[in-house]
Amino acid sequence: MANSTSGDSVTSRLVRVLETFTPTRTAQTAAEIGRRAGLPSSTAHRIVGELVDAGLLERDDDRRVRVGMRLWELATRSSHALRLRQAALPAMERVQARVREHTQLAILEQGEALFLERLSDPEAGANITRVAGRLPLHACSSGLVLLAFGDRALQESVLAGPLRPLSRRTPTDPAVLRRKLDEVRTLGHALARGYVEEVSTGLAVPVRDEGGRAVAALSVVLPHDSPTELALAELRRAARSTERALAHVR
Amino acid sequence: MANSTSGDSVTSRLVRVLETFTPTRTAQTAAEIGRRAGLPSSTAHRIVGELVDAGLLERDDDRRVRVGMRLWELATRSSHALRLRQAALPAMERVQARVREHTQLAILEQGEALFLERLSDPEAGANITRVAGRLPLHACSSGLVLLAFGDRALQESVLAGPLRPLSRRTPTDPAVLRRKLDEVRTLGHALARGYVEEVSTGLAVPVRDEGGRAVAALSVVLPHDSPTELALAELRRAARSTERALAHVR
DNA sequence: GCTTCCTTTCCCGTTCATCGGGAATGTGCG
DNA sequence: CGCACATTCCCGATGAACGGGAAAGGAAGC
Repeated sequence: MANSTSGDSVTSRLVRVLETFTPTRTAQTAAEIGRRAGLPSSTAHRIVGELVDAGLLERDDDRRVRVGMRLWELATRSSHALRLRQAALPAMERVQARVREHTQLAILEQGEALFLERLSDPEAGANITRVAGRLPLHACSSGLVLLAFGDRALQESVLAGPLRPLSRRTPTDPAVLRRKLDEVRTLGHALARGYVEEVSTGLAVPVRDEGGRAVAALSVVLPHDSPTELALAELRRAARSTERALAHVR
Repeated sequence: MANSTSGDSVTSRLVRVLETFTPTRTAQTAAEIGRRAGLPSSTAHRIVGELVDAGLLERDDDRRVRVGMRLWELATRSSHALRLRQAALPAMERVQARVREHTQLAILEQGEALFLERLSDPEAGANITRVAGRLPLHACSSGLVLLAFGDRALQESVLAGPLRPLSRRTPTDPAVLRRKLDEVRTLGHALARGYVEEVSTGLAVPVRDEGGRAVAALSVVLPHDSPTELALAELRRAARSTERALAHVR
């Protein structure tokens, strides 16, 4: 049971349809969706039609189909993560105003770091992270923080599992990662030089709840040669400010 | 055909389930969902179970159910509106840094203004708008801009339809609204004093595409006594900057 | 402890909506 | 004009969704 790969209920099929959309492929024909989701053409058209009627998908001026704003509304309006995001935003803006690179907010989601928000300076170099994107916990500064100040069982399962590298400098040795996590706990922040991409450094601090557990990670992405002192101070301040804002809301 | 109110297909039922979640009710039991969506108890439990399996809903530590992050991911990752949002964010931050109130981004969505983003100063007074919230076009500055610089057919249909007021100062007379739209076109911005709530003023400018049509509205919410010159200048600048960013992306 | 109320799970026969093959129509391109 | 593709329409078979009902699990109160 709990078979995750297969599944053929109505809803799992629906998810398969939605998953055919990616950041690089935001619009496609109903037939394309069908092919990618492994559905017969007539079935694909029927399902897409239903989803369009329901407002979860939209038809372009062309005949192409895209994810509907309605879906975003439904998902966003009532998401608990949105509260966290709104609580953190003012603090993130401040960080971004002083450290004009990339400022990010991530939470733990099913064993990965899920990025809820990202403020980027137009001048800053591109990097891989995107809003609603994910990264493995061991391979980014946000993940390290979420791991180090999170559930011990999760730490062990990550340490046990395969540690896939994103770049040459991503730690893949469990012993190295364990030491790194200890260091993160000691310092109170995570510095990941070249973990995600060789050219950039991630710096992250935890946003904690009353029990001291990390509920989120605030991070910045910097070029290797940037000083980290200012960024770290700003992140610390932002984390405290977010924690206060969260305490108010709850 | 195209009956929007009823509908009993699998997907419409799914939407009904999702719609039982609201900003104020982010978690509920499966039975509650069933009652609100008009489903028999056993059916509600089955559907909720399927949705949880698919990751679109999540179970709390308790037995309560909330909207899953997976849904947000699917909706956000591939939304075309997200590009607009990311293109506008840096400009919005700048506005927010100078005009420390509320800075908002809205698009036209099915005859209403849908707010994609909102930056709020912690010190600023609360107001009604929320991320993923909607307002009628005639009843907010963003809506006026989207209308005035948008489709002429839409203007007429709004002018023809009932103009529900949100406050005592919301324009409900078509003739008044028509003059107001002319004024917005002439000035290039919309000033809505007390339209949404009596105590606050909305100020909005259009973000336009190459054809001059509004693709979005950038707005600020101010107390009545605030001067609008600075805010307007910042909004104009932000709109231009967003337009440039959008041109790059396309 | 017992009772009450509510949620949740499980079972199961009925039925009706889903499924998808196939043909016809529409659209765009060279 | 012909080709390749997407889309719409039709329709009969089938099996999965449906939901009533019973029973189990839990929380609160007396």
